[in-house]
Amino acid sequence: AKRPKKSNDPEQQPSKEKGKQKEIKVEEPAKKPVTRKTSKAKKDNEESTAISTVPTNTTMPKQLSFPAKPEGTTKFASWNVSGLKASLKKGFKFYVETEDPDILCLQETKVNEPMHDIVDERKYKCREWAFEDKKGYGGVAIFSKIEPVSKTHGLPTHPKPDTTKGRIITLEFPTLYYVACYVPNAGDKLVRLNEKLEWNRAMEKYLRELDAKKPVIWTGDLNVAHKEIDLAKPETNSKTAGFTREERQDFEKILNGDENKFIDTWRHFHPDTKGVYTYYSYRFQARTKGIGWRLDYHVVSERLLDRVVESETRSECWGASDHVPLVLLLKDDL
Amino acid sequence: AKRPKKSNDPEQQPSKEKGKQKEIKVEEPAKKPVTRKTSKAKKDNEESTAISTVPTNTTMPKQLSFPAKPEGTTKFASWNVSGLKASLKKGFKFYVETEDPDILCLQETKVNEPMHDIVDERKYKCREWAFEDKKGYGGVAIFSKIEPVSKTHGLPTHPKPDTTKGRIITLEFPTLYYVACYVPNAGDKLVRLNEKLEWNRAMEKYLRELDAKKPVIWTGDLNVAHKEIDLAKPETNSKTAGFTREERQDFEKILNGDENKFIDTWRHFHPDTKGVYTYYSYRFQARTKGIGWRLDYHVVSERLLDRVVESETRSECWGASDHVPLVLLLKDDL
DNA sequence: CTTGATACG
DNA sequence: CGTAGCAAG
Repeated sequence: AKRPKKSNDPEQQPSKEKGKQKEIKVEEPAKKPVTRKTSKAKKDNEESTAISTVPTNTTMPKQLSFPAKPEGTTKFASWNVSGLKASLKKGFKFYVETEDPDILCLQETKVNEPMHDIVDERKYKCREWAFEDKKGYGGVAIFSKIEPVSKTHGLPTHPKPDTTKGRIITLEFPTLYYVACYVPNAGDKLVRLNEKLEWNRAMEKYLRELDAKKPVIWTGDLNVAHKEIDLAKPETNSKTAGFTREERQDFEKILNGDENKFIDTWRHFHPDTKGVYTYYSYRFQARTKGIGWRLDYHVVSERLLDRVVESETRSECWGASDHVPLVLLLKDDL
Repeated sequence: AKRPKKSNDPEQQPSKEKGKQKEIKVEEPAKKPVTRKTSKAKKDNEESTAISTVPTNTTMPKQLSFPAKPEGTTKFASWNVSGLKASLKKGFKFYVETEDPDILCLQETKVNEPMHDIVDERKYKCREWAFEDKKGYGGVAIFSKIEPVSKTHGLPTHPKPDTTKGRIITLEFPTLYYVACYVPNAGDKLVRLNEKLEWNRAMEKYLRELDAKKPVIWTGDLNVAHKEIDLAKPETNSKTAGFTREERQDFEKILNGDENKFIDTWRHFHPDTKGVYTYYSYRFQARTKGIGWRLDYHVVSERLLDRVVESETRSECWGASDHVPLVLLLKDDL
């Protein structure tokens, strides 16, 4: 079932391989001009698709270019923004408007009430926010152009479901469940490893319950690097939150346990790619040194794999968060 | 005994009146070039008097010019820096090196241990730090080119002297006491007014005890605007910390009570000047609107007034703190 | 509005 | 290193 397409190793420069892909350079007027001031026509009825510019206080690139979305596909994006308010000041909107996903989920918004003007509310009619009790922590959000059948907050299989309400939102669509998730961090010196393993048990139970009904997309910051290939320094991190034996085993059990399998889609399409990560610590100049972790995923029920067209990491888009966005392309209606 | 010299009303532009004063433009090589990179002679034996440059993240002027210090005088400077670490990033050193006081006292350093490279330690052999128990609050420091006879921390006359140790340092010199002080704030909604009045009683007692032995210079952020003329909006602040009837009365009692008098030197030299303040809140764009308070003083025992040559407010020097520095010139040896 | 300490990552 | 919320001014 594997059909690796293209690798996006960091050594590959845009100029080299990108010719193979159908691209829309954002500065070309393929649809509309990109970084245009809303000065021209104040109130014409054409939709304003003015794209935000990139602030100066960020290392995020001033230009982003992504492959065009093929006809008949749905584009999902997932991004741990590490504080939505800060991210907004560092190019959040520029990414979102350039990517233009059908469904976007965010983790670590660190807000405790809904914010406005995050996305174009005419496009994303469905906007769902989840908050932690403790202010400034966790928080997930989903923005969807497609109205779901139902929405659920929290992890109902957890012994203390209320403690999970700011970390997980599920959207039900006719053909699948979409589970956007910010899995707890095991903490410095693994002080919260037990709570995390408790979460993992509940998580697996929940995913299997959903999977028994419809196939599942499980996405977000799953806060674990699966294998040695999924982080730059496996040797020195076996006792670090996110790469302990326990966390990796739990993840492995969900993916490849005795029951229905789940597929780490990015790894499926890039089975041997090293050096592509979704998270670079702000500390130690980790990004400059290329010392990262792959903690963010689009995991899907195995039977959904047929519909997965592409699973990518937006490595270029670093600077508005310590994580980069992920994108999944799925064919046929949801 | 009053001998008003010059007013520094804000309307007066430097170009107008400054001609009267003997000036050293910092950019003129009256002594040494000012904003010079230490690139020329790496290790010549002449003292490096390279003056720090002004960072860009501040509204502090890139050029400062002060009257030259007359022969046979001692220059005292006092500055509430509102966080020494932040001030250092916004031009603190540029001011200090341009001013070049003999004795400098700081309030609200907000540090809890001595810092280095604050002043030229070859010049200022005497460096005294005082800290609060609570980190990030209060803190005073004195840097002196002249070695004192003795140094005292805290307000010994206070019922709880230990609570005062991070707010007051006294240097004894042969001819006077120098008391550098950060008087407590009465707090939002005057929640700590009683503690402040308790401080005031102890303060008066302490000053009179010292004054019985030698004349006193009492300086720093005394956290009270004496009269209506000493703040921009007296009408709306009669219940605001720093301008309550109680605080003003206590200050008045120290200055003009039945016992020995103390003189507010700046007001002495500028008896009718309005609109010159030592503090502008960061809130409400107070500086732009000129809405300030005169909270910082050089107060002296009346019998010391003969020796006071000048008492000034460095209004230009705003941006490295929400307070501006004060300067006092005193003639004859300390 | 701005600082600094804090918890968390 | 960076975010957010906090207490204080």
